Amino acid sequence: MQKAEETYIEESALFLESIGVPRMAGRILAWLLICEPPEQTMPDLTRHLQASKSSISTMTRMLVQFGMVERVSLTGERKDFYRISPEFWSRSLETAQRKFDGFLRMSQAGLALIECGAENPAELDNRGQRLQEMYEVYNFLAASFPQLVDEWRRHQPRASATSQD
Amino acid sequence: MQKAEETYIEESALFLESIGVPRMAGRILAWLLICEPPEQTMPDLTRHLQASKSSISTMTRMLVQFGMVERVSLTGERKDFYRISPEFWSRSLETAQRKFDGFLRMSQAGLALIECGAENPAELDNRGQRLQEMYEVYNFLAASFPQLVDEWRRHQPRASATSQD
DNA sequence: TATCAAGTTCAGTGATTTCCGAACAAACTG
DNA sequence: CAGTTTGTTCGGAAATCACTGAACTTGATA
Repeated sequence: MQKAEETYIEESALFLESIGVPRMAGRILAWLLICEPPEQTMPDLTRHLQASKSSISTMTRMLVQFGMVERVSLTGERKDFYRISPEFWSRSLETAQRKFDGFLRMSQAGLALIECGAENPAELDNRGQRLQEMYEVYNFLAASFPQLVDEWRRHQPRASATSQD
Repeated sequence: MQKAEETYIEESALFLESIGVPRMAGRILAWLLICEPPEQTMPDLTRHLQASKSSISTMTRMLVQFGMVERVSLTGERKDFYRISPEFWSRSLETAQRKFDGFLRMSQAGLALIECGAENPAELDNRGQRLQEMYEVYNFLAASFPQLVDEWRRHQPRASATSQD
């Protein structure tokens, strides 16, 4: 493992950690993006990332569960191989979408709550302002973002013909 | 504190925790969105959220630092007041933007790395495919999202005239 | 059968996080 | 001045997390 690779992997892992991905999972992801060949066995991963079989096993399982990584088996090969899921980054747009929806729901829950407990319209209006701002932002976003994603798909000539197995 | 409020606060706190905000900070944020009046003192917060002064003190400081909450002092009042930062949710669009930029930079770092180490163009092309997909997604997003934000600002008649103090 | 590699799971360790209570400091009030 | 309220900070308890080594399962091969 070269110095530059290590730097790239560690920096990427730190960035990913800052957005909630465990450090080791981040390292695996970063490595799977640059390795050759793209399919790596678990022993490959333990060797390149200098980590124990167990962390690799646990973290690959997590990455597979979250859809970032997929497991492929090649005929005539005993080992399992792991690789970045094709189209993962495109699909991550939908992940962002879900987060926006979460904020939207939170604002709606808050608005529903104060509508129930409000004594009079004036108070409701006053209390609702903060939530209203939040609601408007995420309502706009939840509505416009899919459009952006559509635009991406059209703008992108890449067919989703990804060779499987 | 009513039952429905508690439910709203705990659910919101759990959602926020899932995206990296500490539980207690999430509770404060959720409460500051629905409370009346919008400005709350630290004793108010400890009372409503049934938490110790110290957690409230620590977490409000963090929320202030991250710009989600601001501290206001009212003349003739000894206590400090805390409230949701006006325009916070609009500004959170820029936070999303920064995250997209982070992914873009990560893909660029990866591409730079394999360009250096590539033996021949064919291998480079093969190795680069995964990173290329990532790069294209986030390059598109980093370029288009600001436009979306602009659209939001135009679409939104709300002047940033938020009554201060 | 014995043997070896691949992979999972479990118990445990060390580091970190989240929260609290208590001690403390700072500022006002009588 | 003493007493009260406000807020911060420190030490520590409890929980969680990231990672490891070791025991175990599975399946292929000789």
